[in-house]
Amino acid sequence: MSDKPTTIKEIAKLLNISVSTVSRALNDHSSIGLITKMRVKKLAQELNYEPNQRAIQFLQGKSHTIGVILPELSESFFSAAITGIEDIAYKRNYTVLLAQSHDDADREKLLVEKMKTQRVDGLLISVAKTTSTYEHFEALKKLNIPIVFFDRIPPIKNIHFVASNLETGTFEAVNFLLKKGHRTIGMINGPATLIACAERKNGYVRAMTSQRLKFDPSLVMSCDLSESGTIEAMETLLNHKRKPTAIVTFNDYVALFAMRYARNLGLKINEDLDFVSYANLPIINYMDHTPIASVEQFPYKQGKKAANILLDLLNKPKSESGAEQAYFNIVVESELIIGADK
Amino acid sequence: MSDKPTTIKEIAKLLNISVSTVSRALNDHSSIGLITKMRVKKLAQELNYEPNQRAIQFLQGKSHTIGVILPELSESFFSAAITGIEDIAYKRNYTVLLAQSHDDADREKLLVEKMKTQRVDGLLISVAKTTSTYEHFEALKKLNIPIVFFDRIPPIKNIHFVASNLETGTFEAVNFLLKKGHRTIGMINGPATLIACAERKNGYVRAMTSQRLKFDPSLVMSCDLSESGTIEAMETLLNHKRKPTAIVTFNDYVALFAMRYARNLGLKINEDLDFVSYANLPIINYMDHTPIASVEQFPYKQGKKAANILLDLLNKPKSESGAEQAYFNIVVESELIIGADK
DNA sequence: GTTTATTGCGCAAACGGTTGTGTTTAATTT
DNA sequence: AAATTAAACACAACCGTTTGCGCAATAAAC
Repeated sequence: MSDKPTTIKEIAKLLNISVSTVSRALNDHSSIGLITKMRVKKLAQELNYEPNQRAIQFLQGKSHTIGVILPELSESFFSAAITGIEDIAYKRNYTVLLAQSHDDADREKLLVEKMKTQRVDGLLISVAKTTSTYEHFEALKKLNIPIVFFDRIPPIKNIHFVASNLETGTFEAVNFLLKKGHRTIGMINGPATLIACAERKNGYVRAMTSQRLKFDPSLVMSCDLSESGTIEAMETLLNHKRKPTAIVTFNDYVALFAMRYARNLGLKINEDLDFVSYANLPIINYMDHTPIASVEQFPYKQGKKAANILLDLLNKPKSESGAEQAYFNIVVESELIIGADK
Repeated sequence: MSDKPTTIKEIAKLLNISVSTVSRALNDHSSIGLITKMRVKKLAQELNYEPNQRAIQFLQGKSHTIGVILPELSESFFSAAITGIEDIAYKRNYTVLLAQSHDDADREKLLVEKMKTQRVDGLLISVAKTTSTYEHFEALKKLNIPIVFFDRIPPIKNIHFVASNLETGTFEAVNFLLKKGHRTIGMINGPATLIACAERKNGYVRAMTSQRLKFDPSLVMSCDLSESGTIEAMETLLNHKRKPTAIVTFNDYVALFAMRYARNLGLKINEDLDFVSYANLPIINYMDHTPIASVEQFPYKQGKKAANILLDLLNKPKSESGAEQAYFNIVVESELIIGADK
């Protein structure tokens, strides 16, 4: 039938009234008579009129769209996060422009530029692992396009961000093991360069010392997160003079490698050796051998939180020119989930 | 510094020339003198001018944006698919508007409406499980907004779609088992309502008959895909007078349930009983007991394919009014991957 | 019966670009 | 020197919608 969408002009012409009247009638403006309103609305209905959002966005200088740049959607952490983001955006009548950096700093930079020329109202981003310069973010700031950083936070000042604190969850995890009677607890941590590793270690130390136990650094192994790296760490730990009876692993992948290795040695998982991990894999619940507990980072919740902050920023009354801007630095506490295995 | 983005008008005013000259200068139009071009470009650079895409989109009636509606990003099939879609869109300079239906038909309908008012140039969609009416798609068609359906195809005529054919992969899977010496092969299929189930069954039947083996319908179980349903199916199969030596499961979840059940009975996985499944879970590679082979559906590839088709449709010369429109019905053959376990 | 509100609607500008059609100036041709 | 032409730029319309302002008609007030 119709080729192009109906416009307000056509309605005006058909009714022999002006476009402004049609516009106001459709928006229930008080200065339009009831009869006219009715006529306009009836015709609009018949013609399947829908306002051209692009035109409105252009006119108002607002796109009602937020950009989201994530490293990799196939990582379940991020796909859970985008779901949270999208749910909030949908609820608050915003639209989501999605892009993935694939952990490539250059591509990320291009994507940020693109978001700028697309005139998104705000940006939500988890930066690529390789990103080391941050001027492209400054450009957005100058245009008053707010950015909320998310999970992977760049080391720059005066930014909004939402991140999880793994220290708390780790503390709970180690504490849980201690309460269960363990006294020698190993940890397979990640490469020292990651901030997240320090958080894990801090939680470990705090839990141990809070129980007046001495912290033994040789029980915390660093690991490149590969299977061979995990096995090495396991070998060291299991040959330790104080052989651990429980192990906290950096993530579910490491946990799987470690458990497999332990099983091959004839150890019974969660009998001879207890495992606690960090939740990245939804599938872990379906598996045969799972950690007895898991530190949950709530990516869905974090996504929702970040999106809400961004949308709040977009809708807050204009910051008075003199006033200091407040920055949202939200830390979502991680939490120990016991018996994640169904 | 600057509050609003630089516009072409400001440049014009600063240089005392008209906006049209600025526009043409920036676009290297032939009718603009070299000196003027240089002056304009230099100033544009200094002011960080970037054309307002929203304005251009509005003017040209094209948004250079495609809408993507998927049921659930946390399903790895879809997160892989969106990655393929996004990669192609990025490469071809399109932008992706993302939304999830959460398998809710009503929400999906609203999302389709929203895509329409947002004036996306085209739509890519995998319909919700509960979707049973299809008028909302017709509305887009009337506006010449092409739709490419993807993976979950609605039963309507004259549409473009990309889907995988599980018949092929299943044929290969069963054939593989037959070549391995198996003669009694069980299948735990899904609910009969799904088209995908028929494809699986057909592949199974074709493989058996192609080897001149009789097809025994009682070896193909229907199942609701839950753990208890899987167990029931396993009980029936293992108590069958012709006890299967290999089992093809509907998906990786069912495989996990089935393997767990078998192990609890003391059966050795892939020794006493071989398993073949369909790849949905990337994580399966990390696990201890995995199927010996897996039917891959290439969601990433499917996503790329679907996106390419949609963008081709958008960029093809206008269909002559008289000409019959051709519909893309692309079937991506599934494929058996042997030894998926690392 | 004139003035004053009130109601109902139209006019036109604006958002930021693109593009077809003048218009001016200078160079070239004859 | 007059006529033609090409080069370089300006003018203005346009995309669809909103919105401030003005204007007419009717009703109310005195």
